[in-house]
Amino acid sequence: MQSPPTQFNQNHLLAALSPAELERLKPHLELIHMPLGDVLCESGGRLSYVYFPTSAIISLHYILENGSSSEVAGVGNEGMLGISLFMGGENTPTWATVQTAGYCYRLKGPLLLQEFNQGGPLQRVLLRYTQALITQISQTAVCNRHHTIEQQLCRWLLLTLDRLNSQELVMTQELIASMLGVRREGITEAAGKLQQAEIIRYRRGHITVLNRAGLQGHVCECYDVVKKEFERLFRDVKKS
Amino acid sequence: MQSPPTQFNQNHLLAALSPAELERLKPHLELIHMPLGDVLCESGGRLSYVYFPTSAIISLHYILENGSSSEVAGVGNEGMLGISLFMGGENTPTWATVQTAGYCYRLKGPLLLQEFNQGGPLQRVLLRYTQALITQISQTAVCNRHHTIEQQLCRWLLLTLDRLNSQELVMTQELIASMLGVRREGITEAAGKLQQAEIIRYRRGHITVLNRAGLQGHVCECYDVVKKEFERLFRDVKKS
DNA sequence: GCCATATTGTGCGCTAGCGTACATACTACG
DNA sequence: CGTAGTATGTACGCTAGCGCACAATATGGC
Repeated sequence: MQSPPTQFNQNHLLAALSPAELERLKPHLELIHMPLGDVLCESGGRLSYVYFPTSAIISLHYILENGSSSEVAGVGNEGMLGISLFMGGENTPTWATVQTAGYCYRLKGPLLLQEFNQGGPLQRVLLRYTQALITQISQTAVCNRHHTIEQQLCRWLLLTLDRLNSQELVMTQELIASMLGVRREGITEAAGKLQQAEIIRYRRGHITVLNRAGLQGHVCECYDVVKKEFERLFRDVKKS
Repeated sequence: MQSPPTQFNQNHLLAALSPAELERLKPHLELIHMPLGDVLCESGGRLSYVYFPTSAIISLHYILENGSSSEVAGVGNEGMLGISLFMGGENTPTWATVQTAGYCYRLKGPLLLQEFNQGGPLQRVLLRYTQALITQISQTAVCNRHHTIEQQLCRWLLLTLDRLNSQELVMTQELIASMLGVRREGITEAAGKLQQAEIIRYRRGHITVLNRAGLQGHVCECYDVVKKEFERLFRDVKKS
């Protein structure tokens, strides 16, 4: 395993704070490792911390009455978990689990809220992030309706790749299937095609992306929409 | 046509403002009629007004490169159009069109922003609404993945019904199909079943709901999730 | 090095929904 | 009152993805 990513600015939101804000928060930011599968928040549950991933990826997903599930958005080093704390309502019908093991900074909810209510750049950044998250969720809705499993797999792989430094994801087909809300066999088939095209290599819980451009050739428009929105978020934030 | 709904409190968000806030805004709130199909915002376009529907319903939807479309959320008298104004980012990849003709109060964007930045109850209400909107969009994503056209039609009818005072919607099957992102024939079939079960009556662009409980018997869990979230929104708002 | 277990591959038949084409029936408007 | 145009009904073959069953294979722990 690589050494833990201990720079605050490895999370883009923390990186976008004003120096004064970051100094105030620093003593309370706690670096923790999050193991795969860890449940951070159940449906209707209350978060006592907010999490700023540096290398971990968290999945926001909904679990149906019949037990099947599907992801509505992911949270990586571009974002944070726990927007409902400052948006109000305290909890959501959504679950949050660790989809890729790694590190997060966490911060006690009330502290974040206090800083948010000052109305400084942090507020602006967090609201802007929430807007980008809305775009991501919307695009998931559209993609679920209109695109093939293969296209969705490519979208998902690219988004996940963008949140990592590495070309390799630790991830079973079963897990990907439950994220996309499809059968595991559907992923086997789509991944098989990508492997034949030498775009990815698969080995028992590890996917290596050999040819990123290849993925982009198979992905639907949804990936670009989400990606551009995140780029815009950080462009805007810098301007401020 | 009924007489226009001219009470500010017919929009639940306006109704939830503090008296002082409402007094400040009142002189600037302009009641306007919105005809069916009116495009309020194109993808990437900038809104100069925010809209608080009283009897109109606005659809937030995405249009794919190939021309097909699907709705990610609706906005009726429970909400407002234009959250990106205070969330930041100014625009979204989403379109906003009038799905049911009716009335809205509109307000110049900068005025809303100014009030929002005061950090009073209005800010709290709008953020809380945005949280509920996120739930609605998330549930659309889940529903698109897992539920049948019939279930989705029921969800959509119930949500629309909740935003109206009437049991009759003015709505062609073609339009519903483009909302749900499915074929028109799919709606014909699903609506036919509901009609046989004497739950709705269909006549050329008009749907009358005969038996609301019947709809609830055919709907998926998604409707309840969204509905409860909106109820919670206004419960919370009253508490404050 | 071996084995239990988790993971992936494959092959059915089945269904929902798509795309297309065309027939029918309202209804608004002249 | 007739007609043009819009809205709805229906039919048919096709495909993606499902549900299920089971075979094959890697891997970590002993």
